[in-house]
Amino acid sequence: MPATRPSAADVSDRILHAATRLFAARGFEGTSLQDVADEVGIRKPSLVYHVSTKDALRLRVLEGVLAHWNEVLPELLKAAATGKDQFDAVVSETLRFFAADPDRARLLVREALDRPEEMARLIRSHVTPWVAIVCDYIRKGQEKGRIYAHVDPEAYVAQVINLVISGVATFHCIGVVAPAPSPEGRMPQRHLAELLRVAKTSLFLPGAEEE
Amino acid sequence: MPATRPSAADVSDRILHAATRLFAARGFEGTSLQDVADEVGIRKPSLVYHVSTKDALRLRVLEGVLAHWNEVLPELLKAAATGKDQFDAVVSETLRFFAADPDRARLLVREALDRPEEMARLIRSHVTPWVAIVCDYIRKGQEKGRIYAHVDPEAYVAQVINLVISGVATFHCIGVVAPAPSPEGRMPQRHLAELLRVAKTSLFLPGAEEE
DNA sequence: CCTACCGATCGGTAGG
DNA sequence: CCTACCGATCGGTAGG
Repeated sequence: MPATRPSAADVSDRILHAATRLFAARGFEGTSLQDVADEVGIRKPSLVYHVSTKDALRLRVLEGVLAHWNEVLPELLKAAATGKDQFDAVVSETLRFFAADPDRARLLVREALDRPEEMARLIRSHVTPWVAIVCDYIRKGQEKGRIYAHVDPEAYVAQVINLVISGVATFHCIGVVAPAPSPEGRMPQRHLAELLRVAKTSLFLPGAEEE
Repeated sequence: MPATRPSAADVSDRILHAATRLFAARGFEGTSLQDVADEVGIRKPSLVYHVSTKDALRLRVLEGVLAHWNEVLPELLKAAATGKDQFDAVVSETLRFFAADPDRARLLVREALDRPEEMARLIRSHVTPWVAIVCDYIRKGQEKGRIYAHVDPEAYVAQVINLVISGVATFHCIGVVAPAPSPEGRMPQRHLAELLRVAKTSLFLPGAEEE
């Protein structure tokens, strides 16, 4: 029975959305529980009743982003055909995932700066597994001569992850050196295209590139 | 006449260093004037006497990093010979500048997240000028067929700036997918090398690359 | 989910 | 450069 007034789950969802938005925009330390309560439209003690602690709210927000990412990743890893399509799918879908809501990227970058050790642990558990898959693919490509032999697979993937997430998180600022229309606060096509080009060109040999 | 006890300029310097370190590590909102005063070894009102306002301190710290960067850049742009050496010098010196003190990179990334419009203005005034120089070089390389024709010069430079600064700022976290010894909290050689490789391989045609 | 309230800390001032 | 102090806001609790 759908409620026309905010149900219990609805309030929790609204809290999570408001907190994600505010933490991404102003940072965890720069956002007060009062700010979150105001955006949700409840009093501060009512918010505390739902989230227990400010730090618990932070963990819920962070887990929400990582869980969503891990939900979409294995799917596209399987869906794509073996080979070049698979690589393209992983990179461009990851790019699409973060570009669709830059707050996701900003949240991760902020956490990496504010709590490096905790973020390192989360990366180890949430990201390392599928990095191994991509690296397997890269090594096969190297054996077949389609991928540069001097690529360091793990280090390359680390650079691309950084390129994607940080690029989406800060494109407002970095983008000013190459002006482009950015529809609705999303990363402009011009920069998305060049980012993908850099990632691909530095991996595939020119001969195999346009195949 | 050099003073053995903290002179006036010495205190200001120590305040600037302490604030740079703390703002980079914990963020502006996450650092109190009390934190800075403690690190310098003076009382909070004494700190306020020197810096007037917390926001004024932030601006001084930010300007300090950007001024230092702008001090070193034009020098190496002139020093390097025309052509490939010049490109290499600009990228690897910029990389060296930030890798030498990752706090510089972290400060800039934090500002980009916390105050995007202000940071965009600073980039326009401090970075755009020499971006134009690098783009001129890229376009000449494209005419001579040494650089890929489908490179978007300004967008490419934006990606490399992002790659360098964000890479240095968050290598603790991103680096866990490719373990490497990091001497004294600085970015490991393995990642520096791959970062440079990605930047160069995605720019120069393979034939001209090893020349 | 609310009102009322807590001690601690915030950036900053007065006055010397 | 200090002591003493300010109003505002912080995260969180009591009690309903």
